[in-house]
Amino acid sequence: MKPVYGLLDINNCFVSCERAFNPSLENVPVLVLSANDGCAIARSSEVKALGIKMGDPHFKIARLCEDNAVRVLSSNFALYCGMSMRLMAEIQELVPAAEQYSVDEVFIDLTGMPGDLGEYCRGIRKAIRRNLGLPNCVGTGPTKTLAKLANQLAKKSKAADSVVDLAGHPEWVEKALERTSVGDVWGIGAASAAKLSKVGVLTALDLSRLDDRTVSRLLGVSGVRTAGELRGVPFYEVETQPEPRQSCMVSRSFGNPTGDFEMIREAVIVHATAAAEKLRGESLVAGALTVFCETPRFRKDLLQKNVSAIARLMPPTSDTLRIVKAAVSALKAAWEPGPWLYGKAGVLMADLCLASNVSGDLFMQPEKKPTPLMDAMDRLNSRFARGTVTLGTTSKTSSWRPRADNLSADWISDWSQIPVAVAKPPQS
DNA sequence: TCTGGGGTCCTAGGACCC
DNA sequence: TCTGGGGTCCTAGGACCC
Repeated sequence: MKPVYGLLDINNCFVSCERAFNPSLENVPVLVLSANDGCAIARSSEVKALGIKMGDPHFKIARLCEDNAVRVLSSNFALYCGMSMRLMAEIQELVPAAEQYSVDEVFIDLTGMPGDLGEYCRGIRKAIRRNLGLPNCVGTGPTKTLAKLANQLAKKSKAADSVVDLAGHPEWVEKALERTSVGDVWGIGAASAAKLSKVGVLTALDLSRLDDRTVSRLLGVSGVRTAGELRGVPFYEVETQPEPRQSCMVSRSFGNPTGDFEMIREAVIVHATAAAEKLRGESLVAGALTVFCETPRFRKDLLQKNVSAIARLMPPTSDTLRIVKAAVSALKAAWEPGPWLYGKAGVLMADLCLASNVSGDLFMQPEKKPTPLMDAMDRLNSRFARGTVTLGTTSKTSSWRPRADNLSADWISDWSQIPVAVAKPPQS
């Protein structure tokens, strides 16, 4: 049976999550900034119309936002991740097989679905809209790459009514490829698009017609796969059982760059604690970690310095106490004081594997599960709110803490911040 | 003054081995 | 002048994704 792939994604995801809980944001320009209120990462259609681009630094567009009464929000990842989990739960009720591809995108397997595929997809998107309050689009195709391309067209075209069904309409594919710039194809970034344009390949259709030898020479094996997928030959499948990840990073830019070791030590402890929590949440353990500190990379006028050091964790662990201890000693090893000021620090957990898969030997007893202390910490933090129980004392106001000047409430992850709905009796 | 955070895969080149 | 030919493994860097 011929495989059929679908891709559903949330329109302007972070903006839509904010709007779902705050109706005053409907029909006005809304912009969500990255961590540290650094740059634009989600834009409502009104903000896109102002010419504000993805990744534009806030300080360069602040005036434009002010002049146009743009509602500028800090990013609230607790909210977006919570909504993303609800999205997955909803989709799994609606379709037999789904793969979460990113925080706002889900691939679905529509192979063998009877009836009109387009109508079926409209039903899915309406259910998501109704149950979560999140506007979304769906594209289908004989490959993931074509489903993704169809989804982009569904977003652009008003006539499509948020669904483009290329799988059910093979006769539309050529037109769809022709209308898509090669740089907008999933897997073709700026560097590849530039190489392709030199040989006259400007659209997805051009790429699909290029011979494999040329594609391979220009883009390597990944390019050959992408070109094949554009021709309708599936290479990627819907992965319903994702492989456990190989690495896990927690890092943040500082609100204010600093050269103070104690300040950075505190940041590293907070990040290492978060990283350990993430590992336990996925039943993983790490065999090594890297701690790094960087100076602000865009400030070419300032002295640049990147330092890092690795610590081995034997036996592999997810224990906050051991991970924090290792991270602090790695930081000491990496530390280079100087006239420069560090602007960012982070912890990268590596050599990950499932805790249940670690085997011991004569000299090493593996850690098969978190200690009762870790277990208790996780349960308290998940039941009440993130950060209810932490290691040692850290200040919520330290100058390394990232800026977040316009943060919305933790509407769905903190009991004390749940919005109150008031039902008024009908007017007589 | 001011530019995010977190991932994956591929490739080239060096180290090392026989 | 002129010094083999393959393997494997590891790492760093690039490219891509959201």
